[in-house]
Amino acid sequence: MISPAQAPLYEIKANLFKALAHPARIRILELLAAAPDTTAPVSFLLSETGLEASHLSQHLATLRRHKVVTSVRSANAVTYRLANPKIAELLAIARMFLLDTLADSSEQLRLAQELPGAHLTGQSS
Amino acid sequence: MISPAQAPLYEIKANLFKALAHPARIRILELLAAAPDTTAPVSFLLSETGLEASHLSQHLATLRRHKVVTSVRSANAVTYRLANPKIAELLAIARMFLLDTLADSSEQLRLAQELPGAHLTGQSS
DNA sequence: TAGTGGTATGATAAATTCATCATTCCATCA
DNA sequence: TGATGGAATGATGAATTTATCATACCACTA
Repeated sequence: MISPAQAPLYEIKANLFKALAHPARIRILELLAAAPDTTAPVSFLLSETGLEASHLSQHLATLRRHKVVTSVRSANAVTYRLANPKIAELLAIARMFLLDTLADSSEQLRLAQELPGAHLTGQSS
Repeated sequence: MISPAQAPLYEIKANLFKALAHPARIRILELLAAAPDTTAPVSFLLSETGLEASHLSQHLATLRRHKVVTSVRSANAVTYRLANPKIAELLAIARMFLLDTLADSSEQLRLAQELPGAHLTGQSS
């Protein structure tokens, strides 16, 4: 589902996130973000992800539809590239957010195990 | 669908984007991002979005599950807040990306209308 | 024209969303 | 204290979207 250009921005934005909302597509984008010039051939993505060719191609097609990546064919091989460096930024910030969140919840877990039941007593230390 | 903490990061990241991948949830998050202290009561979100109460609540529940927002009840009202300022950053970068992309495609459109067929001739000016 | 590298299509299975209704929580007032 | 009402949440099934899989197809090279 691709938004018409005159749709409200919050709807277009939701569709962008939808395009990113799949583990295989995240891996693909991270591989591109880490590659020199954010560029890599399909054959590389294929071997790194271990996906079946047709599955990989389907995910690449949805990324293309949403203009998150661009592709160029040279001779017999197709190479993909991030359409815009802001995609890499998006991934980096998402990672930071998740690390914050995961750190918080393992902290919660640690506290709960260290002082079992303490949170019920009203004692602060 | 919420990821277990030991899932690979790319899967957790995909689920985060999935949590954002709905127009109503984007609107909610943008309202919070724009509100003082990134905080607003449900009643405010209700009137601003025009959603039906139970629908709004469903979306708030998925945002909570993914720890994108937190909620506090005081007396008879519940207030929500962004769990982390990085969520606002994510939205801001997505907006920049989309503005870039939309600018490019309307530029494409303009060129195509200005010089109809010129791209077929091989002439560069 | 055979072969390799990628892509499109179409059917089925799975996950999300939407709509409706029931329930909980808490303040207030009889 | 318990009945009422507003605010928000939860639960359910139907409808829509998205993912998955297998297979057919296209583009280019040798």
